[in-house]
Amino acid sequence: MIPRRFRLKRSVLFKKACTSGKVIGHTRYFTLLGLPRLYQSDTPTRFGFVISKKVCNRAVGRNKVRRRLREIVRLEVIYPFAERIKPYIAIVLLARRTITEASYQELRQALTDCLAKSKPEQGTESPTP
RNA sequence: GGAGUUGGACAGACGAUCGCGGUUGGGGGCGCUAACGCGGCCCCAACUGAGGAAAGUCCGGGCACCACAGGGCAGGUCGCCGGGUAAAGGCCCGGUGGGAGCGAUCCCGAGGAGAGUGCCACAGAAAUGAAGACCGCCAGGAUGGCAACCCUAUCCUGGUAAGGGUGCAACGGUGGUGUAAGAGACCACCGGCAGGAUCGGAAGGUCCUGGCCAGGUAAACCCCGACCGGUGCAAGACAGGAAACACACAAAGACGGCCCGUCUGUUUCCGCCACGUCGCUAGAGCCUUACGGGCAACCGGAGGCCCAGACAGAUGAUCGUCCAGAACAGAACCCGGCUUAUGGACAACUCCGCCC
RNA sequence: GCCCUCGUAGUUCAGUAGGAUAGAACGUCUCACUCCUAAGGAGAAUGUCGGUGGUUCGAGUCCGCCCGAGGGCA
Repeated sequence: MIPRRFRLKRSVLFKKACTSGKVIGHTRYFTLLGLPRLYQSDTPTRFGFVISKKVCNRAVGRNKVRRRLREIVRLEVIYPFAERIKPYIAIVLLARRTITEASYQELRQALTDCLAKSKPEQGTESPTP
């Protein structure tokens, strides 16, 4: 589990990230959606996870996928990719159906590769007010 | 050793590193306040943190609101007897009756067809009304073989439900007496029905007597008996203020299909409102028992315990050891059941084979 | 979490009150017509009625239990 201050808890922000967030990464297991910051601030980037019933019809399977993703985010993303994720106020991981076939190691590799390869967009470093 | 039946329990354990929900305690700094204090944030420690099915949402309740849910109709549900439980008409226990199995044991939706209505296709003479004669059997008559009798063929009239055929099903079954041929017409046994006696708390069992009158379907309508108001925690509460009109009736509303009855003044504007707090977990609670009652389900007594309460929603990742790289699977207001999914062990019992 | 609805040919639907072989339209295939194709014409095939037990002589229909799809609820 990731600490409380990194969680995407506000429902409005969650919906906004899902509907108007930009795709900042895409693999065969999941899609990354990022909502850019409107103001420069030091508040931490918050993470949300979407695992629909289409991924797995059983609650146990969905829980396992979500817990793995959160563990990877906690250990491999928040501090190692701090500069990479800073421009976004919220990031949502959208799980795809194939994620149930992936092991923990494969998921970790996919997520770190995805963040390392993609480059930050121009202009997001100095957002418009 | 093999095949099988039933029952209860368990749901990997321990250790290490990183990490999370809740409660309690301590600390840090921030905001509001004149102050007392209040609010949320971060850090540390201790304790605690999913299931036997948490599932399907199939029954029964608690709880909340609608009137502390009242009467009738409609509608729905259940159906051998007795007991258990908060309740159950669907659950559990014991019994009765029926069925399956060599057996341990298992299954049953088991009120009424003797209140009424409907249906029983095709086939068949006839499908419910003591109805019905297709083939057959028997008697009588007519005609022919043949002049006549016997015999026989065809036709007509009548008797006959024993035999054939049809069908899931044809109005008790088997054997005998009887008869022109036959028939519960009569007799014996069996089955069913009615009455009586007796046993049992009851369903029902056993015995005696009578007479032969009774097709199936009620998971078809229905009858009898019993029960059920509706909506569901997205229930609901915190949660209101002002103005105008009216004060009887009426209208409208009170979340059910209809009627009755009961209750409530109405309208507009502002505020609140999908994101706060409560409801939200100590309860028909769990564990133990060489205690008492009961065949049992269960009840009572005694002792001990507090055992998740989230709100984008907490249990994961990696490694080591053990007999192991187990299955189904995740609380969302809470309980009691049922059903379905599923792992490896254990115990008791039954049948068969072999050995002592 | 709670409450509902629906599963029938390849597709969209009928089939109320049980009766034998389950229908219609579109689509598919075949044959003629044409130099060839389309349209029009003639004909044919197509179903474990979502699955599984039960009631009944007999189930798409009636009754359980599962599976799948869809919808609604401050």
